[in-house]
Formats: sequence, C-alpha cells, structure tokens
Amino acid sequence: MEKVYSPAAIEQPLYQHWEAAGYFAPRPAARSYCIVIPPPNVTGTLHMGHAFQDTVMDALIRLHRMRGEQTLWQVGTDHAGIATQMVVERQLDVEGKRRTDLTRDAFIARVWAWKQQSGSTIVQQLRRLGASVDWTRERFTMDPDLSRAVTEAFVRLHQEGLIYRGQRLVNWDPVLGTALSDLEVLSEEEDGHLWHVRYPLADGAGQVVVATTRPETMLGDAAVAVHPDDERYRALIGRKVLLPLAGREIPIIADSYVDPAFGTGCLKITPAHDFNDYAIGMRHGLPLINIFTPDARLNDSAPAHLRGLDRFQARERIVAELDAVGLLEGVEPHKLTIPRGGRSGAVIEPYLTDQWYVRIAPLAAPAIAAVESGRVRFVPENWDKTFFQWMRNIQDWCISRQLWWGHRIPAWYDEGGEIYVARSAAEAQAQARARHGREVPLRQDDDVLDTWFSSALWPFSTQGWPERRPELERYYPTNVLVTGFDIIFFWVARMLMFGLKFMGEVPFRQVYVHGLILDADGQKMSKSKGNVIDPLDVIDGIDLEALVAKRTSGLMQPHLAAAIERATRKQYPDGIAAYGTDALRFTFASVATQSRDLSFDLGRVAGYRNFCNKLWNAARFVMLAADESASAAAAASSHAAAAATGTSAIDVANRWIRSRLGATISAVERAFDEYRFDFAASALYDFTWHEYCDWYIEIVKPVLQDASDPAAQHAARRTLLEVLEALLRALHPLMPFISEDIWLRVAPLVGAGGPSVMLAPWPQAAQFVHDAAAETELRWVMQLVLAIRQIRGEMDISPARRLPLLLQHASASDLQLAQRHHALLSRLAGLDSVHALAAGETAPPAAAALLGELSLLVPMAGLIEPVSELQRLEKRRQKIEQELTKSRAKLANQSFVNSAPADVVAQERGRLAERESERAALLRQIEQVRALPREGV
RNA sequence: GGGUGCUUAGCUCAGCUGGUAGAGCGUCGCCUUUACACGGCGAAUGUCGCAGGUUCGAUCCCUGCAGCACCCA
Repeated sequence: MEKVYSPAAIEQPLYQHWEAAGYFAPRPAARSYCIVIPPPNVTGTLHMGHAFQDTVMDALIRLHRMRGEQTLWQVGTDHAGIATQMVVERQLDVEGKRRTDLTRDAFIARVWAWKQQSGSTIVQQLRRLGASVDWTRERFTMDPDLSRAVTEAFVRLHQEGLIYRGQRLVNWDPVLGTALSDLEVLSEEEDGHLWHVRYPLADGAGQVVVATTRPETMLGDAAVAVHPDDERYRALIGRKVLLPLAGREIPIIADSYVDPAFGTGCLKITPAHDFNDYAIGMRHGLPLINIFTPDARLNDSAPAHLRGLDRFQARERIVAELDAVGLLEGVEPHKLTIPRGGRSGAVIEPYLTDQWYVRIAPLAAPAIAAVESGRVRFVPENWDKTFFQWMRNIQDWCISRQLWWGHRIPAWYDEGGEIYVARSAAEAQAQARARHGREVPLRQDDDVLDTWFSSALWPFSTQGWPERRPELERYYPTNVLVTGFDIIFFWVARMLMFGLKFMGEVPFRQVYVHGLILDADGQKMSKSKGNVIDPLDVIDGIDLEALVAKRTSGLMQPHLAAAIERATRKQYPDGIAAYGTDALRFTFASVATQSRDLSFDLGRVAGYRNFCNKLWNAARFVMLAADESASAAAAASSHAAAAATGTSAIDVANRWIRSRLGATISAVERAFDEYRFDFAASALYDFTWHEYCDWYIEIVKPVLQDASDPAAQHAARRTLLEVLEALLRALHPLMPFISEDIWLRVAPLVGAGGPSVMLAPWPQAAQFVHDAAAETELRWVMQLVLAIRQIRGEMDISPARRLPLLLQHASASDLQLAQRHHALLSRLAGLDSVHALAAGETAPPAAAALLGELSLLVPMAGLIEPVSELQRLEKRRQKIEQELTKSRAKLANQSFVNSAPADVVAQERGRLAERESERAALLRQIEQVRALPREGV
C-alpha cells in the first residue's frame, strides 16, 4: 500500500470494474428494495443538490444490497421540455436560424441529435459519485415505452373526465410563447409604480380615480369596482364611466374583494388579464376583452394607433396620452409582486387561451388520504403539513405547453373542431369515422405535455407500465423516495396522485425529504452570487484560475464578474484541492441532519479526506502486522473466538474492541433506519479514529513487538484484521471506494474473500457481542492513561521522559488491573515503573490525579514545579467546589428530594459523595505541595 | 396577509421521551514515538436569541417578543 491515500488512483478503475462486472444489477432474493432516482434533466449537469441526494440514495442502496435484498436503483433522465428546447434554439440562433425556419420534425430530429451527443453529461458525472445504479435499465422519459405510458395515462384520464380542454386564464410566457403551470412561475417583489388615473363618468357628472400598477391593461377594462360598504362611492354603484382612450362605457360595480384602503379604493377590472379580475368578472358576468397578441403586443382590440406596441412601450404611451388629456392624477413608487417565468425570466402575462387541464380534486383526495393514513410517510414527518396545505388548496393543473419538444398531446380535431382523444392517429380516425360515418381529415393538437406529467408516471412507467411485467410487480411500490422539499409539489404530490390512480397503490412507502445544500455561510448557491461549488471540482480539485473562469463566465449580469472574482480569489487562494469522492460523500452524510438548510463547508471535506487517510494508514499498519504471519493467521482461524472470552490483557482488549464495533454497527443501522446519515457518519468516524486507531492499535503495538507470547500476538493480529474487515463493510455504503480498495486486500486474510465488498454481507452486530466487563476494564485503563497524560501535558514534561507512578488507596481490583495491564500502561502513559503504596505509607511530594478512590501520584523529584502543580490543583478544586455547591443546594431542597424520581435523587447523592471525597483528596494534596520548600527564587 | 422552520463554543452544526451542554474545523502549548504531520499528546472557550410561564428542575414543554430563512397568496 502507498503511504498516502490517493483517491484519484483508486476510484475510477474500481467503478469501471464494478459496472463492467454487472454488480449494480439486482440479484434475485426474497425481499426486494427499490429506489427510483429523481430523473435529472437531460440538459443538466451535476450540482451539489444532486450529489448530496445521490450519495444518500447510493448509501441506502448499497446497504440493502449488502443485506442480501434484491436491490434496484432505477436510473434515468427526463426530457425537460422547455429547457431542452431552449438549448437547441440557442444553437440555431448561432446559425442565424429560428425554430420556425425548420419543420417540426426537423427540429425534433435536431433535439435528438443534441441529446445523443451531450445529453449524457449528468449520467457520466453520476458515475464519478460511485452511484451503483443499474445502467442496463437506464430510462428516458421520451423513450418509446415511456411515451406510450404517457399517452395511455392521458387517454384514461380523459375517458374518465379527469382531463378537459378549456379556455381559461393561464400563466403565459410571451417570450417562450407557452403556458406554464402555477409552479413554474416565480413571483418576486420588485419596484414599480402606482398610477392614479381619472375615469370620467359617462354622464359627465364627475369622475372616479382608479389606482393601477398596469395602466396599459386599461384598454381591456370591463368595469370599475368599489367595495359595497365604501361610503365614498356608494352613490356611484350601477352608474357608468367612459373608459379613456378606448371610448367604451363600462359599469361601476360593487364587490367585497376590493380593499377600500388600497390606492383610491376604486379598482379597474380587466378580466382577461388578471386572475383576480377574472374571478370578479365571472361573478358579475363581465366580458373578457383580450388586448394582447401571444407575444404581448396590443392587438386589434386596441385603438388603431396603439396596435402592435409591445406591452411595456404601450404602458409609456398610454400614461403619456392620459397625462396629455389631463386624466393622469399622479404616480407614486410602489413595490409589487412580479411573476416571472422560471426558465425565460420574462414577466408572465395572465392570458386567455385554450389549454388542457387535469381536474385535480378527485386525484388529490386519495393522495391526501394516503398520507393521513400513514401509507406514505414523510421523513421528517413535519413535511406532511406542507404537503397537506398545498393539496387542500390545489388548483387544476394546466398540462399543455406550446412547445415542440415533448409528448405530443394525443388529441385530434376534425374540421368542425370536434375532439378525438386516442392512443394513435388510427384510433382517432376510427372514432371520427364512427361519428361522421365517413373518413374526415384530422389534425393532431400541436401542443405537448408538461414534462412533469411524464415524471409523475416515473415509478411505474420505468417498469413497463401499462404492461404488467414481473419487474413492475416486484418493484412497485418502491421503498423510499429521496428528494428535496422544493419539489414536493412539482413531483412528489403528482407521483402520488398518478400512482394511486393508475396502480391503485402509493408509489413509495416513505419520502425522505432532505434540506437544501447551501454554501459555508448559509447562502444559497447561485451563479449570480458566484458561490457555486461543483461537486466534481471537490473530487478532482481545481486551480484558482480555472475556478475564477468558471464562476465568471456565462453570467446573466456580467457586471457582477469583478466582485465574484475578488471574492473567489480571497476565499480560495489556492483553488480547491482534490479530496476524492469518498471524502465528499462522507461530508454529505455528516451534514445530512434534519435541518432544511445544510451548509457545505470545504473544511469538513478536508477533515473527512484526512479521515480517509487515517483509515488508509491504519490498514497499512494492519497489513504490515499481518504480513509477518499471514499464513499462520489464515491457518488458525478459530483462535479469535477463544480470545473473546480470555482475561489476559490482550484478550480483554480484543473483547473490548469487538464489543465497541458491535455497538457501532448497531448505531449505524439505527441511524440508517431513521435516515440520520449524520449519526451514521459520526458513529463510524468515532469508532474508526477514536477507538480503533487511537486505542486499539496503540494497545496492540507492544503485544506485536513482544515475541515471547506468540498466542497473544496471534490473537491481536486476528482481531486487528477481523475488526478492520467488518469495519470496512460498515463503511462501504458511505465510502464505497476506499472501503473496496482496502477490503480486497484485507478480506482474504480473514478467509472472507469475495469479488467485492459491495457484494459482501452487511456486518452483523451479533458477531461482535457486547462485553460490559471488557468495556469497564478498558475504561479504567484509559482513564488512568489519560490522567497521567494530563499531568504530563500540563506540567510540560517531555513525552520522552519516562515517569514513575505510585498508586495510593488502591483497591484489590485496582491492583489486579494495574498488574494485568502493566505493560500497556507503561507504554501508553510513558511510565517506567508502577508501585502501590502500602496502607499508611507516606507518599513523596508528587503531582496527583484521582481515579475514584484511587490516587495516581507522579513524584515531583525535580521535574515538576510545586508552584505549577499547586495552580493545577487549585483550578481543579475550584471547579469541584462549584459543583459541590450546586449539588448541595439541590439536595437541600426538600421539594427536589420529595418530587424527583428516586434514581435521580440517588444519582445526585452519589455525585455529591464522589465530589466530596475528591475534594478531600485534593485538599490533602494541596496541603502537601504547599508544605514543600520553594525552589529557585 | 397565511404557513413552515431556524437562533447552542470564533466558524459550521449535533443534542434521544425535561435531570448540571457535545463534534468537526479553527485557536494555544508540547512532540521528527518505527500506520498516518492529511499525524500524536494536552489545553482553553458557551447568561443554549430575549422576556415570561409550567415544573423540585427547562437548551429541551407553553406563551409573547425580536432577528433570520423558506413556502404560499
């Protein structure tokens, strides 16, 4: 083994081997375990959120695979309608072409060509993370069989009246020329204005003043509304105003939606261009006056001289014209919420169009019931509140998109506009023939479906639905869905609804909802903030110049580049080091708390890279030790079991480390079951570093060097190997690469070989039994060693200096343990002798530490300054006095003694007694040191 | 406006059903001890956001307040 752990050298070759050997495919077993990957967008690249989520899924999958279950991690990508179409349109733009210069078929052919060529970026990146997905089953939402599932779902829902076509206001993206669902619209507060406009009464007897943030829409006004109880306007209700510029008369109506306190209390009503106004318009039977073209220019409903103006130009012109005729009363700055398209960033226009909708209420009810009844459980469970709140106020889902790339809506129209929804053109034709009694020309709907419509079918469309294949029966419902809370509505809710509808069963039993990965300062990572970290750069490293270039290129707001560059140079003067996948994955696990904000700190990655190195070197040590008698070890494999009951020093240590490993395995299992990956990581880290490396390996060293006891040596080697081998298996789900690399070397030495640790069984806690006696005994040893080290550290005694130790007030058990572990204590605490003082024997001047009743004395004999020892003892005494005061006060409190549980009171009494004897010992010690003659000045 | 979270050591965060607070990183000493300086040994550091309440006892439960974040309208 190399001296330093080098992830770059081991990771990719191992992955390639695993994949080629087919280890990721499910292996037949009684129980199955399945996770479907949230299909990443084909246009996408791997970001921190993916990397985190994929790590979590891979850890679960690897754990269950090792548990011998038939494990499938279903992988694939989604076609990302808008995003993908935009990518290809940008390419065309470079060639000076537009989408509409091509035929639809030609355009779609280009999209496929692009997908073929660069659509696999993210799946390649997934491999770098060690994702053990079954690549042979990779799916794409536009694959023929998944497309068939989409058509089938559409047709069935339509047959049941759950899909309908209707003219409604939709969120219209005038730049992309398509409708969007509510969820694709992002609303943010922006600076705007509030214009006050006079609308003269039609009979010339006065005016009303309306306040509006969108004066251009006045051309589509159908009424002016006031609150019915508003005294100012009561007399005007039912009269008419003359709409300026348009020259139409519109009524003044009363509606309690109007907030009398906002603006002037008079609201212009534009039913065709505002969602609230639409609702008011419906209530009052107002006409819908559409004034915009699909690209948001004024249409023929506008006065001739304004037609063709873009909506923002129109605003300026209309305000100017109103001003010119004295109808503009004033303007004030005003903050308002502006809706923008998630993809284009364009201001969304509420727009009247024909769209397809899913009638959602009948689908939502069973989904809500499934969560209420616990058939689906959120982890952490609080997320059900968010889910319920959305589901109980859910609106019909607009599923048509005016795009070319996607699943074309399986609806055909005849010349009379009659609709035929069918699985194929031929089937539609048959329906038309049946209706008309003859062949009629049909035209398929131009629109495609929302990408999420196909994603909602993912848990079963990937397994061949609507066919009932064996894999569908086996893997549906899946066990757990791992996802961020940001797509509970987009995806989780919709999968649940469609799963229940089409499969009659929930698509997953549990939903593990994880937080969002933020940067080390708790900021959301974003291109415009320039704080994005690419997971692959953490794995492979990146130099400063490349990092700066990456962060400052392709910015939406190029003026931010300078600041981003400055911040990046300051924060990463040396770029980012190569930490490797295992360190990255372990970091993800360790930050996977239940918090919704997960801060990602490179310092922690570095810490876990060091952890890998620690593990690597511990393994090197074990391999070196094993080498000396590898053959002997392999021959006598029964010895370790015998050691598990022995009482020699090394036997007790062996029993202890095995007991600790068993506890660790149990803790890790518990943590995984509760999706507390942070607990799993810390249990493994603590055992590996602070028990196996810090103590066990150190304990074993003198044994290995002592050739006089071959049985002890053998037992130690055997335990070193067995514990390491099982530990590697326990580490494997979180750190697949380093665990595999080492395991392949170590496992044969304990007769536990196999082609890969990923196919080895998960370690059984039962094979590493809890051993209370060994743990108690080792605790005594460790406390003694720590106490001596503390004296040494605080007294600045060189580690090279061997110390004599005197034991005072030693019990029979203390004496026995001191004798049994004499060699160990000498080595770990750096002692050259250990003597017990007889009862009544006077102790020489010494530095002291307490271990219960037992006093540990290190004679000063020139190497310890009485003054500093005195300070040290005083500090301890003060601390104990404080604790004593508290303890006494507590026990003096009658109500505490009466009301607190007996064991708590007893514990407190015990604590008090312990502190008191400690204090007495300290005081004796202080007296003694004080009595010493001062050295020096 | 409605909802959901968060506020614990310099930083990033844990803290199970209430019983005198923990980790990693960082800081400060000492150490080329033959697995590891990506290391070893030792040390320091917290009015657990603020104010009330419940309780023998509150970081933990309840109420209010402040600040921050996210979601929905």
